[in-house]
Amino acid sequence: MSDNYHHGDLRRALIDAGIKIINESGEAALSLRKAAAMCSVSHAAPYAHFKDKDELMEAIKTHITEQFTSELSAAVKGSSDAESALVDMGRHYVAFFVRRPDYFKFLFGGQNITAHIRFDKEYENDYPPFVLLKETYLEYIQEGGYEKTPEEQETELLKLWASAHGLAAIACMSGVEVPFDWEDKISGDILIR
Amino acid sequence: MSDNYHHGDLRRALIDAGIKIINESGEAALSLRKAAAMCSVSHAAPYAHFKDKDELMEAIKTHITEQFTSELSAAVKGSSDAESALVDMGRHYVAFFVRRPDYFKFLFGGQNITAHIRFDKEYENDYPPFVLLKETYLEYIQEGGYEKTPEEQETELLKLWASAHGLAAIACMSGVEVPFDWEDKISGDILIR
DNA sequence: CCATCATCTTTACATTGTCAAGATACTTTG
DNA sequence: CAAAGTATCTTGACAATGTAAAGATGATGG
Repeated sequence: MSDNYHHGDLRRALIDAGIKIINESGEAALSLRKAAAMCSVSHAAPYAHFKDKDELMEAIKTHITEQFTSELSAAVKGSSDAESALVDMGRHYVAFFVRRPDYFKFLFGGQNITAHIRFDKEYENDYPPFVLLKETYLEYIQEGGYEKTPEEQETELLKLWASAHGLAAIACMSGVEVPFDWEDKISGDILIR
Repeated sequence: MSDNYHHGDLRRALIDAGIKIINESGEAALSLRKAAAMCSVSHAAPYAHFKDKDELMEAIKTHITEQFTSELSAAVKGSSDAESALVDMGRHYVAFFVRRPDYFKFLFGGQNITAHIRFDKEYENDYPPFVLLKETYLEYIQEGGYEKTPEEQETELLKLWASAHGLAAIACMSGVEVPFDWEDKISGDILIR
């Protein structure tokens, strides 16, 4: 394989390059041409793998979301009971983004968030972190033997999610140096009580 | 005043044009040159009023935030007691953005949100909507004669804000046609209980 | 009236997204 | 295995955009 003609896995390399740019210089600095240059390919090479810049950004978002979900998943698995799993999950939800505010801005900032976060009244939502939250919540309900109508469950779930997500949003967009014990001090109280 | 040389109030006209572009075509379509064209001035004319594109966007954000704050303020004034004022405020907080999701994306989406939303551990925050929330909350505390430590107050305030803001974020970024009774059904339960 | 300043225009340039045409390697098929 | 086809990559081009520089135009104060 001639070394500089066919790149090994350009698609993956472009995603990595994009993530690196976002981490180092923020979303505004992300350009197709720069990512291509970092992979030592011509400026039009990305078009063999992505229809346009949006498609690269979608791929990056999917990648980050997988990382996010797997961290949440690990947090849940480490908990003894479902209630503490819920709290741990909220804690890690916020912590993940507090540690990487640029990820939050990139994931939920831009225009095309459609594919990554959904909630409608039919209660349908395949956003992986939400699916995980829902599962954990249902275990929590079952474990505690609580009697809740579907409406109550939906409301409570949304509340949990909105609290964590809103907290992350406020933290990531505040422009303030967030002290790292911030979430430890607060999220436990807020997310469940 | 020669009609097309010195524009009457170009600064204001550019802000209006920018808002119109955002409303009609989203933030991605906002360009200095397009805004200038809508004001029938040359593409470099905006530089007499704004240092760069960011400064125009900041001005637009400030303008929208003023509108937002004044709607919240009106909602609070229409309430009988402080507790219902709190609920009404939350309802309007969400409703304002559900009605104008592009505003939410623009205000809290981009990179440079620093000046528009702040929260740090010293409890300092001059973001006007938050100031209003804080005032209303303090009245609510006083009215009910509740005894709360500063820490409890800070936590509760942050919780109120995060709930409303997170709800708005989820609604505006869901890509789902949000039914308009959505906030009526939910926010009251979530924001205070 | 003149100098100064704010406002606006014209020109120019670099960056970027995107397209088109062609070259090169890999894959499939006859 | 050779021919045909496909995926991948290059080069070249273009339009949109942000921005800087230099100059023109009108207002304003001494």
